[in-house]
Amino acid sequence: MDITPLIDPLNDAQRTAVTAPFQSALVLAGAGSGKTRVLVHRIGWMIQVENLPAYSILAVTFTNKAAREMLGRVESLMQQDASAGMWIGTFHGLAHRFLRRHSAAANLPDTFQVLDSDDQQRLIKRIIRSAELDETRYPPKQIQWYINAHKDEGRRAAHVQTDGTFWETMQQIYKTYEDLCQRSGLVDFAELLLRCLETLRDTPELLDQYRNRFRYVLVDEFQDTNTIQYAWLKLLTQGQNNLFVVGDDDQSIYGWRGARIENIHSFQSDYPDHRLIRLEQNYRSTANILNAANALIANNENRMGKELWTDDKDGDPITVYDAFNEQDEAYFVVNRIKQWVAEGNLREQAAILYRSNAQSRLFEERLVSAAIPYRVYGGLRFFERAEIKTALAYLRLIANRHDDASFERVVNLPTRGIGARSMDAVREIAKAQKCSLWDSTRMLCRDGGLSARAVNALKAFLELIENHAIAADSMPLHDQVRLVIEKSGLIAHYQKEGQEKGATRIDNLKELVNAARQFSNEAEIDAENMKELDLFLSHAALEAGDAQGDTDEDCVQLMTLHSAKGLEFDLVFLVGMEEGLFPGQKSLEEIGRLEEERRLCYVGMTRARQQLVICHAESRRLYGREHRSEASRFLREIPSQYLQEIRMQGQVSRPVTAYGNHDKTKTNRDNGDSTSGFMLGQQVNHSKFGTGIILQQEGDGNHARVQINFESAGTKWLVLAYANLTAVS
DNA sequence: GACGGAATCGTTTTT
DNA sequence: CGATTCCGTC
Repeated sequence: MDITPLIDPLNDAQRTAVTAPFQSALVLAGAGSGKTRVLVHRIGWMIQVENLPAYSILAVTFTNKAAREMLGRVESLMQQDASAGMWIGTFHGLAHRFLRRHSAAANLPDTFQVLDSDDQQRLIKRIIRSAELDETRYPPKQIQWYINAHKDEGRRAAHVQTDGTFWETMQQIYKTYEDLCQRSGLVDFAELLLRCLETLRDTPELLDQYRNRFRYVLVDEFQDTNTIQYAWLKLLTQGQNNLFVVGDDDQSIYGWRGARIENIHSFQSDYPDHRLIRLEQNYRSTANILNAANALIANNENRMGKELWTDDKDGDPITVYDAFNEQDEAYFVVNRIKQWVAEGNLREQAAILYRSNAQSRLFEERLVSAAIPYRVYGGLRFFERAEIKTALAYLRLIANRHDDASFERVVNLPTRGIGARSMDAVREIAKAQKCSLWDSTRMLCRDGGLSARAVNALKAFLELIENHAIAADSMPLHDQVRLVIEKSGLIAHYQKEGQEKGATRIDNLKELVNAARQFSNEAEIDAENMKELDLFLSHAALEAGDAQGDTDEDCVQLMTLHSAKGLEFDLVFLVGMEEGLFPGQKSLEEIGRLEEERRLCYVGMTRARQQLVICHAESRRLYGREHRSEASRFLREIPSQYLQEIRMQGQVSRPVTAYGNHDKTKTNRDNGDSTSGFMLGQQVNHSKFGTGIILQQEGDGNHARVQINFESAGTKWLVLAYANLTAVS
């Protein structure tokens, strides 16, 4: 066995981790230190050198993307099929697989379906309405959060402590929600994990079986695990001391959604024989960037302790640009990108990272007018689109007649004469009989009680679904999908909707048929007896697909700091680095949140390979109001030796630590907003130089001068009295 | 049941 | 400011 490819590409620390004896291990892997490589090679080492059966390995990640990447790299590292039998996937995906296999033990129907958070919210809204509660006092969003937070901590409605009528009502809603999901065969994301944990815990045979099978458990991004995920890992590995986790406490940025950074500390006491390995050599960034990031993160307390280093050269200093306002910031960034592209670099190697999605717009506008292709990450994904969810709801109802959420969604979409009053009657009966909407509709049709017209409409709907189910039974999956979107009248419905929008929706529906075909081709139908349709529907919920269609084009990348985690770019812009925005106002209220914001900043900085540019604006229009803002404290926490502050086009270079003394240099434009009739950041037109934006202003009366950044003519100082500027509206 | 005006709200995101 | 959602009208 030639083990060179397994071992050779590793440094000492990585090799220690990969070849560690089989005991538990905690690998603290800094940004860009090769953590995925360690996991992949560890798996390779276990299979190829230690000759362990792939069957006994369980590898867990947080996102489907990470799972796919790991599997791909494992497969290309080893001979074909060496990894067959290994379980690799997300916490949710693995829990789902378990529940499909053991639905009876988990007390679920074998047709159970996965509820995504949109479905979940609709369901909660329905419960509030049906209980005739005040939606302003019990906002569905907040209730959703309440339910999920409890589930993430492993608490059922019955376990929740109540205090006062408000919380009693909340608990009651939680209880009702649990019952409704159980009756409809619906499982939300948190439920997948909780149900899996409870089933394992309460079924000794299954627990034994899985403990014996998965002798080697590996976890990626361990700092992001929540209470229940860690409990699940502990349950599976208890007494076996075989848990190998990789993570970075400095990159924990999901505390607000339940991730427990403390799990890293608990791990150390729960697995006292563990081995601790630090990966501190960074292969990504220049020394300047790395040192600056180290200095920033050193301001956090309670770290595990870790300092990244590199063999790389110092590189360029970090550029700091203090913009006058958000417009100026966008101009500056886009100009730098133009320059970057002109130097022969790839657009896709430049990324603009911001704290909140709302910040993307200005950059988009500027990029559009500069004719630079870009791609914004985030937003609606394929399986989250309304028309797709509606088509899927038909399929879900076909798969499981008692899926109330789907019933509600499609019963009158497209409209087929089943109005609010009919549905009120249907819900009434369902509530009284504690049965599904489907059964209650059948009762209503049989026993009457509604106008003949309403009954006919309901009957027609029942028949539509039943006929479908019969016809679909013997059909390949993609034909079932095609049939549903045609027969349900969805295509006709969207055709009526009109030009642009309707056409895209119909295209999407057709794409759904393709997605189904592709799913049939690729999905290995596991030994477990699952219907292909059930699997496809779960797949749609668990993997919502990409947000944007794949662009082959070379594009500038725009995304939030959160979604940048795990990625890297040659040139990174960290924009909006201002107090109140980053760190956000709300982060200052709760303890611990500021440190998480700092980690977020650290994550952002360490995305950069070659060049890092940090921008902040002295004034910013936010929610229609003008705000004056100070530079972010994070900026001040970076030693000035790594920074180079610039004004327009690098004219002035000042040490950034002098922020406190800036006022003198600033005064001449601080009150410059109104004296000339022009505003900083305003677009103006000049007869000779064309359009530009006002950057600075000084002096008054006849001596008043403004600095303007012209789109084509560059930056110029002009005397207002002679410039003859006109405002561009 | 479609359309339009008013009201509301405004980190971060995956599963 | 701008997007989304909600409610009332035709």
